[in-house]
Amino acid sequence: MAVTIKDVARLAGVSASSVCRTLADPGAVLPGTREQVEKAVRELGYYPNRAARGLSTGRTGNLGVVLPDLANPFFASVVKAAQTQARRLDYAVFLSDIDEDPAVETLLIRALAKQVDGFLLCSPRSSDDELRAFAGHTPIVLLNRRIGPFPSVTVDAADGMRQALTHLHALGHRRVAYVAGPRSSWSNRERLRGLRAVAGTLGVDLVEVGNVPPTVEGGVSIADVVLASTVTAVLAYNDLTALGLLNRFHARSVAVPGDISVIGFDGILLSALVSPALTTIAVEMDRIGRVGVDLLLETMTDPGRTPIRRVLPAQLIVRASTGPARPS
Amino acid sequence: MAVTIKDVARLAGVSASSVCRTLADPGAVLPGTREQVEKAVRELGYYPNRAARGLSTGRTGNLGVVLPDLANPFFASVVKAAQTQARRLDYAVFLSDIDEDPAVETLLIRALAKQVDGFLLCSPRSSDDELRAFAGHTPIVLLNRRIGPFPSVTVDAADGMRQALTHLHALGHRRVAYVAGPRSSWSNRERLRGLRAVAGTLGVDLVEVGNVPPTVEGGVSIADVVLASTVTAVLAYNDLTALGLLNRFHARSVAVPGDISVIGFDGILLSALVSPALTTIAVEMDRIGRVGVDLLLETMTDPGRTPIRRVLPAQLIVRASTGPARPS
DNA sequence: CAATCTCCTGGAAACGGTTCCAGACTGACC
DNA sequence: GGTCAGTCTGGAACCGTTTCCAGGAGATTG
Repeated sequence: MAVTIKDVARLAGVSASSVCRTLADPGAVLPGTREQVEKAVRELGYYPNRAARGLSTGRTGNLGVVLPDLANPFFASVVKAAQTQARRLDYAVFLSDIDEDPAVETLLIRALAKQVDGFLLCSPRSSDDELRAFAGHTPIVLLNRRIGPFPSVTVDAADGMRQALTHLHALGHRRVAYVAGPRSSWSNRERLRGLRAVAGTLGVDLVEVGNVPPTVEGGVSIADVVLASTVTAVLAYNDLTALGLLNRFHARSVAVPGDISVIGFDGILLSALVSPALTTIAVEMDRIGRVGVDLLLETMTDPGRTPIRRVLPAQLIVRASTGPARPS
Repeated sequence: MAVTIKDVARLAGVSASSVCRTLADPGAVLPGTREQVEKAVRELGYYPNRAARGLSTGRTGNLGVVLPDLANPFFASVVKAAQTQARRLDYAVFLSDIDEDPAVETLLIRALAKQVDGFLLCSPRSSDDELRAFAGHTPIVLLNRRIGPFPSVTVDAADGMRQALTHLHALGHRRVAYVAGPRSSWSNRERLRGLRAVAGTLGVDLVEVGNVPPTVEGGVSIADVVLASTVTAVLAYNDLTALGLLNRFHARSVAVPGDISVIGFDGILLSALVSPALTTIAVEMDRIGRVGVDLLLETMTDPGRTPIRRVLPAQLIVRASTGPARPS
């Protein structure tokens, strides 16, 4: 059926070992042999079976990427960048969307473990112990989560929140809501932690509402609660949630930023396109994916090294959804 | 290192064959044996190596999904649905984003071919001949492209365009622009074809501009050309392009739909969130992915059968970006 | 010219499974 | 009790590739 190394060997009149050697290191073989082999490879359109190679070498050439929701542009951008970087380094990518379900996450990681050389776990929802168990078998790099012994790529959410709340404070806001994302999300806890700290420093009243799913629907569903909380500004867990808020506010004829200011998180493309354009705390999504792959490959080649924990900057982008506080 | 079938066999005190049998068909083995094996499996946390299994059985349990751009929410939704359906049927998914580059597409398909049981090609940019060559080795299903001998899932773009142009015609529009997407895109040609046909019937002047990349930037870049063409309405290749148009129109203080009406294609989530909310020709993105996987599995189990070509409906969703034609 | 060394090659084993085949054991039937 | 069918088991071969090892050929040296 498919053309194998033996077919090439037969056509070239050499052994399978020689074909293999030619492909791995053309210099290790006589020029005549190499020529024969290369000719046969071309003629048959031979391409090595990487799964079989993986069996021999213990190196599959595959990476696993696990994420909560591909419909979230944040993750789509991250995985796109990761995939591109992986391809550049000659790795293929197994993708798993777990639909925000931690149980699926565990199962999938186990099922895929033998087929990949390492995992990129985006915002993993599993417990620390489960992660430790995975890491025992396969190298992992965490994106958007930072715990003990794992290499990770995260965002300086506290600093982002500082920029955002400072911005709101300067506009006169003194009572601000935070719409919390999934309880099991490390980023959510981290954002909230940063926010609490700076709220204390600035003397801003922080009202926490939620938790909601990190989607537009989540934002829509909590918008009325936000309005009822008599705040003059609201920070959302992420841009999708913020867009949901904007949408519901618009439907209820609540002016943004006239009646209430809104700030998102992530800096997805859409945030610039809605009107009013969303003020947001932007992160470099591409870079998260790219750096994640780089870190994973380093971890794979040298599993003993001290895990690197990269923290990328967050940057407030002020657009049209924030303005002076409505006098109360 | 990793736990293999032999470890299980040793612990259970049986042969590897028996372990294999127990796992494949528990009824084929004595209850005592089964118990021992199952106990050992649990104890060791054994999970079969699917790549190794693939070598023996010729069935890898993997599907390849190839798409032009994951940052486009249309493809993200399609692949999310495909991945979910694949997982339900116990397949894992190899993902490849080719960044709109046909050369990458060819290379990737070849490289992955031995590792997957079939390919789902989303809006493939390769030539018909290349596709035929791929299909000789591995089953493929085309999404968003319909040619000769391949199973495919497409959208009734002509009918969508009919609905859209009828809508515009009823609003008094007589001169309408179409912003063309990538030249190599079958959907683009198909949409244009449908549009031309119905424009002829309705007596609407069709102005074709582009081609542009199917992105927001593409829309932004062509917006001024659209304005200069003195049309009262514009249909974009897809929603992203339409959003780009809206964005640029807004920046130039061109009123939508007061000065010009805008219609998109795909029905991505964002189209409902911008303001004015985008009138669009919506397709069932989830269903494309799901049906694509189903078709692929059917093709894999019965390669000889007549290829099924599913055409899904398109549905005009009228929102706020279309209105009566400005009298000229 | 023989001995050594280098370079290249083919054969064989291994990776982790699956599956075919032959043999051992059980129970039933005559 | 012997035969036979049927059930269950372990051994071996195989999937496609890599890698180790031994050996052969040619070149180099004494």
